Amino acid sequence: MARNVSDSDSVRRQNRGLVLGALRVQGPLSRTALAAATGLSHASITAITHDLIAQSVITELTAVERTDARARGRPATLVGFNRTIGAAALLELDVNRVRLSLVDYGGVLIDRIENPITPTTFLETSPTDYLAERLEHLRSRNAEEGPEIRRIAISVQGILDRSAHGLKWSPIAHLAGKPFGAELADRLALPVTLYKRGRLLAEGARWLDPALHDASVATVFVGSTVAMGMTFRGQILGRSDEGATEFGHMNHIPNGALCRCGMRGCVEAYAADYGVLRAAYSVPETATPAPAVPAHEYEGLIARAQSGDRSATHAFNQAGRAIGFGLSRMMAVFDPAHILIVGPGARAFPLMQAEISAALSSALICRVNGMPEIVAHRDEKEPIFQGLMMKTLNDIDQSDFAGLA
Amino acid sequence: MARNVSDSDSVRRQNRGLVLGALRVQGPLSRTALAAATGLSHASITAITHDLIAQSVITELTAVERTDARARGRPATLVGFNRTIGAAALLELDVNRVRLSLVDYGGVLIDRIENPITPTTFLETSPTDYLAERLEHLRSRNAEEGPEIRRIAISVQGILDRSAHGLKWSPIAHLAGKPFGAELADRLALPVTLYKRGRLLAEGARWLDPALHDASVATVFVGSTVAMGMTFRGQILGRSDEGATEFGHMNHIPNGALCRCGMRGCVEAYAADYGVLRAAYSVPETATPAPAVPAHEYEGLIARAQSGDRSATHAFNQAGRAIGFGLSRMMAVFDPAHILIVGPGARAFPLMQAEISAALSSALICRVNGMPEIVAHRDEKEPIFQGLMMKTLNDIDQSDFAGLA
DNA sequence: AGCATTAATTTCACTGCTCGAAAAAAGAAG
DNA sequence: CTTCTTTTTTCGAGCAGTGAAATTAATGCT
Repeated sequence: MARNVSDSDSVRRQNRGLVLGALRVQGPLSRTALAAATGLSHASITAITHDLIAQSVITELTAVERTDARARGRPATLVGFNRTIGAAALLELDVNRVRLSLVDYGGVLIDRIENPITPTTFLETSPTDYLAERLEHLRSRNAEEGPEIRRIAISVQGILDRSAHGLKWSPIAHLAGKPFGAELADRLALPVTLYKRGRLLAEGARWLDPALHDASVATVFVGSTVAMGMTFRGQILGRSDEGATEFGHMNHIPNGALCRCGMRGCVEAYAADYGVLRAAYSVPETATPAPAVPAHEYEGLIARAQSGDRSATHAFNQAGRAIGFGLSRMMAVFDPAHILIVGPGARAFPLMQAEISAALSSALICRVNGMPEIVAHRDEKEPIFQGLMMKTLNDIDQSDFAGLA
Repeated sequence: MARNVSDSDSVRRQNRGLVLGALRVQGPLSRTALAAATGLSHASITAITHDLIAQSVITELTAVERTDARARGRPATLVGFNRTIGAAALLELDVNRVRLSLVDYGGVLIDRIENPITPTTFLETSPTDYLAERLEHLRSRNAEEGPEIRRIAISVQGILDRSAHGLKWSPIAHLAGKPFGAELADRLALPVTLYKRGRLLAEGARWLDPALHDASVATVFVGSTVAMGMTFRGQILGRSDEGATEFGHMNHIPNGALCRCGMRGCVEAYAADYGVLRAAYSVPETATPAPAVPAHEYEGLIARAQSGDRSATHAFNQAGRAIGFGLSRMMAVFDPAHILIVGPGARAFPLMQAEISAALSSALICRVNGMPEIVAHRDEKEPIFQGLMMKTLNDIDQSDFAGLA
C-alpha cells in the first residue's frame, strides 16, 4: 500500500535537492558556503558536487572577478548551474496578450516574444497552432547559439482539467476545452506543463522578497482577473494538487454582480478591471462583462480616482470591500502572516486599503491575533514570470538529479 | 541555516514511523503483513520489530485465537502495541460538560469521568484546580492496575495562544487568558498538550471511515459551536500550525447577527444551537447569545422542525444557508472531495441540506468540478475523542521511537 | 511415522549514503 | 622561504536498507 519508504536513494535525492535548491536561491556558492547553507558535512558536499559536475548539471565557475581579493586562506571556487545544459520555453497566456520567453538553465533570459491577442484570436486559430508557430519562430531565431529547449511551461488562467492538459474553464476566450498542452507536447516532442496563474503567484512571491521564502503568504493578483496563491511556511498550498485558489470566484454577495465566469456575486465581478470599470460608469451589475479591458483604460480610471473623481473612487471602494471580505473569509480557513497585492491593481491599493482593512477587522482572527501585514508590490519584478521560471527550472533539477549517476 | 538534511537517522525514524503508523491504523499485524503495508523489505521489518520489541514499544501477541487454523505454512505471529507501557489522560472541554478519559497505549479505554459544567464553573474554581482535582480522582481510582499516565491531552474550543498553553479566546466562559495547560503540566509534572477541537475533528474523521484516511476532507462540527478541520490527502491542514480553522467565525453577512464571539454576522451566529434557537423564537439577531444551550432544548427544536413547525424549519434553513455559503467560500480556497457534518447538528442535516446545496451551487468550482459529497455522521463514533486519542498516541509513538535504541 | 509442501521469519553478504577527523591544496603575510 | 589561514578532498567508519538463501513451524499425503 504505502510507498513512503525511506532508503539511501531517497536520502541522496533529498540532499541533492537541498544543494540545488540552495544554488537556485542564493546563486553560485563555494562548497563551504553550500555546506553551511544546507547543513550537510563538507565531505558530503564534495561527493555531491563531484557527482553533479560529472552529470554536467553544475560547473565550477572560473572566478574571474575576485572582489575581496585580499581573503586570507585558500580562495573559494564557486559552483553554479551549467547554463549550456538546456533551456526552457516559458509561455504566459493572459486575457489580452501572449508572451513567450526563452531562458537558460541558469535562469538567464535569452530571448522573448510578445503579442497582443483579442477575444477572437483563439476562435480564428487553434491555440495549439498559434503557440506552436510562435514557439518555432523563437526556437529558430536562437537555434545556433542557445542551448536546446528541454521543457515548455505555460501559465494559464482558469480551471485545469484533471490531467492538466487543458482547461475546463478560462476567462481567456475560446481557450477552454482544447487540450493544447497535450497537443503541443505531441507536436514538439517535448514535455509541456500547464500552471495555474495563482499557483505561480505563490511561487513567485518568494522571489520578490527573500524574507518571504519560508513564510506563510497569500499573494493576490488584481488586474484583468483576481487570483490568489498561498504558501504555508514556504510550502505551496491550495485547492487540490494544483496549488492555487479560486479566490476571484469566491462568492462576495449572493446573487450579486454578474461575473465573467457566469456566476453572480464573485469577488472578481467587483474587483477585476472590468468590474471596477462597470461600477465607475454606472453600467448595471447584471450587464455582460467586457471580455477584455485595454490596459490604458484601467490605468486611466486609477488616475481619475487618484485625482478625486467620485464615481471612480466609489468603484475602487467597492473593489476594496470585495477583496477585504474575501480575505476576511479566507482568514477563517487559512491565516497567512503576509498578504501581497500584485498586478496592475496594486497601483490602486491606496484607493482600496481603507475598505480592505475595515472588512478584515470583521474577522475574529484579526481581532484576536492582530491584522496581517498587507503590502502592495508593483509589477516590476514580475512575480508570475519569476514563479514560472523558478518552478520550471526546479522541475528540471528534479528530473535531472533524480536520474542515474 | 536549513536543517532538512536526510541521514541514516532520519531514514530510521521515517521507517519506524511507517511501521508504528501501520499498526495504529490496522491493528496488530504479522511481520509479513507489515512488510506489505509499509513497502519495506522483510529483512528490514525483522530488524525494526526486533528493536521496537527490545524497547518494549510493541510485543508479540500470543495468538490465542486462531480462527483460520487451517492455514498451510508457518503460522504468523502478530505484533501489536505494548499496552502496559503507559497510558494517556484525555480531557474534552465543552461548553456544558467536561469529560476525562484514561486510555492505554494500545488505545483501549480504561476509565472515564464525565461532569456537567455551567457558565460559572470556571469563575468559581480555576480551570487548573478543577481539572487537576478530577484528574487525581481518575488516577487514584486506577492506580493499582492501570499503567502509568505518560501524557495529558486536552481538547479545547477557541483560539490558542502562541505557546499553546492556554486560550486567547474561548466560547467556554471564563476559560480564556488562563494558562491552565502550563499550570497542569507543572502541577502534575507531565507533558500537557492543548488541541483545538477543529483540528481533532480533522484527525478523527479519518477513523470514522478508513476510506477517508488519505483523502481530502472537511469535517464540520455543528452543535454548541460551529467548527471545522481539514485534511488534504491525509495531511492535516489549516490556519497556522494548529491545524484548525475558524470556520464558525467566518463572516456570513456583514454586520449580521450577533455572535458569541462579539463579532457580527459569523456563520456560527446562524448555525450553532444558540443561533438556531434565537431565530426559531424570533429573538432579535442583536440579542446577546445564550452562554450555553441545554442539549434537550436543541433536540426539541430539531423534533419540532421535523414535524413541520414553520418557525423551526425557517431557523434551520437559515442555518443551512450560513453553512452553505461558508462552505462555498471555503471551496474557493480549498476544495475537499468529502464534506462530513458531525456533532449534534448532524441530526438536523436533512433540514439544512437543500439550503446548503443551493449555496454551494453558487460556487464556480462546484459548477465546473461537480458538487462535493456531503455526508452527515451521527456522533456515535465520537470523532473528537477518536482524534484526540489517536493524535496523542501517535505523539507518544514519535517521542518513543525517536529516542535511543 | 515420515516426507513433501507451504508460508513466515531470519540470516548473510553487500550497497550506498553520510560523517568526523586528518590530510592536502592554494594563496597571503611576514 | 616559511608560517598562517581557509577551502577541499581523502579515508575509514557506521548505519539502514535490500535481495537471495536459509531456517523455522505447521499442514497434508502416503
